[in-house]
Amino acid sequence: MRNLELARLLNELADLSDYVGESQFKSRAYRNAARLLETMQTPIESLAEQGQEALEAVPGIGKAIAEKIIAYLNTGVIPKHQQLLQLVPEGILEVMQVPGIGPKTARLLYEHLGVHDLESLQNALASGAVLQIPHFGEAKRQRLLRLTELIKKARQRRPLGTVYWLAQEKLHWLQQLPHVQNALVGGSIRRMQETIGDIDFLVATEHPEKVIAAFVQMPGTTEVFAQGDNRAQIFLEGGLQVDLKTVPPVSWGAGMLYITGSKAHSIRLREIAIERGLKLNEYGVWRGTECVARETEAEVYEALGLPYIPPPLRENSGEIERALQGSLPALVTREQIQGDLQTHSRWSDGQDTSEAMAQEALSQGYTYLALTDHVEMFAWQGDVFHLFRQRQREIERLNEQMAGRLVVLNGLEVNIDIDGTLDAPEELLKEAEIVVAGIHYGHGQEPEAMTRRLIRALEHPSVHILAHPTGRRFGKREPNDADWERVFRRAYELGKAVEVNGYTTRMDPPTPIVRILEQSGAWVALGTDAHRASDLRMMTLAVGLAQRGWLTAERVLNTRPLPELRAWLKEVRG
DNA sequence: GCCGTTTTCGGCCCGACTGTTTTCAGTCG
Repeated sequence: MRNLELARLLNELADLSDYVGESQFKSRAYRNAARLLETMQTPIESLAEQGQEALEAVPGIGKAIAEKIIAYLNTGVIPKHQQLLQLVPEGILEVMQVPGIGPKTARLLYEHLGVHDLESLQNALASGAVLQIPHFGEAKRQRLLRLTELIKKARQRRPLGTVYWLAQEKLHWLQQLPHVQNALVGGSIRRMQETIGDIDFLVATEHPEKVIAAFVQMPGTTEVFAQGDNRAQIFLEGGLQVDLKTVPPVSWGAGMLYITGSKAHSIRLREIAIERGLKLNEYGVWRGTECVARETEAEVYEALGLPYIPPPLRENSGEIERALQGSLPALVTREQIQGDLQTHSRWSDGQDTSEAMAQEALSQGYTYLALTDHVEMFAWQGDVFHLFRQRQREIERLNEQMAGRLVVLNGLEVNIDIDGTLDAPEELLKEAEIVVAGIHYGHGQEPEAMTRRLIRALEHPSVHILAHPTGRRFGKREPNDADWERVFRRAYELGKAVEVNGYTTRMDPPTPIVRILEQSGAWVALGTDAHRASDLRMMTLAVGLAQRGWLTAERVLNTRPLPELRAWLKEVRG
């Protein structure tokens, strides 16, 4: 699957195109195509095999981009991209990453001062050389100096789980401010995107100036990038960007829609508004000067002839068409989850006791919890069977204590070896009530070998769940490649489950592959892979990822009450 | 570069903030 690498290249092509001053609509088309590729479930190479017409049939891909895609798949490069790289030093692209520097400014800097990367930018700013350039004053020099320093620290997107709870804390802080009638975290966090670039807040208030003035004093603020009458942008220590937008309370719904995005979804909605003789902005839906909807998101959608679309679907990746047909899925929710299906305790590499895990599971509102300690951790500590049975007795005692409020399931996580066999004694796996199997070494195999390896593991009679299917770790490891349709189809045939893993640094599989999973019909198990009690809250992330994959409760194993889950666990093993 | 039951040419979402060029371009989300 080469969709993501091609998307990256098209985004870069868009930046280059902006820099050389081609039509902004051209770069928008490139970015649009890149975004299509990022969300597309089908590998672009299989679409290309069906010919250029198949590519051009995708809305947003025309003749020129189809040719670029084919050229890339055949030769590994896009000629136009190569050609622009001849004209533009590569470092210019990172100069354009500095907030406030766009293509025009980058070009001025290069042409006047030869600024070609962050280093030379910093020198030109520090020496004051930039002051010779038209449109440059001292205020701008100081501002860019600070921002260049800031982005050298952090400008990359961060995993959702590393920011999600910080955003909730900051939201709480915002809600306490005077004159704040309502507040919300929007943007990619509300859409539960796997990685986020900034935190976006919306506030409803009658006194925006007072709220803005307080906002820019948020603890941890190192830079106020913009501060106006109803919007502000700040950077926190560590370079995290935080945006605030205020709307009058009456425009709360339109404001929510605006702050949540995605940009592509918003643009599509605004086009629909125009088609219907309306205008959509962050204050409402307008017919001339008359406002026809604004108070709730549902009203705004309704005014555009659409049902409410849940935030995780708002990517303009088919949700609007489905909404028009009235066939949006009823997404699984956190409240429907009855238990966690992958967790670890001190019996393996977890930090907390099984009792602490169980207590936390109770406070999460669960009725069951699968303890799935690693087999090999037992092995390192001594006799596997002995330790397993010791843990089993502990779990039995715990379950007695819990008196039916919560049931801890005696599970195991087992390694899938290079050839797809399981790295554990058969008898041990049979004794475990629930077995999740995952890859922990031997990543990066060829797709065909990886496909066969995963299928073989699924076929093992003791296995219930395929854990963290792609093995990706943010910042460490790219997702493994496999023929996911085949793997998930086999899981479906066997009646087994595939995990959607919410652990902060995993979030596995990535959204496009969750969508393939959704289409396969296979069971889905949501798990946090918790290694301490507090990790159990990551179920919110697992649910978010499932929602982005369009999954409904019917497909998610752990929406089932315990008796049904137990029946399933038995049934799978025949 | 894409797209089309108004169009194969002429459109392409909408608003806010900054700094500096006294009226607006560049940038951002």
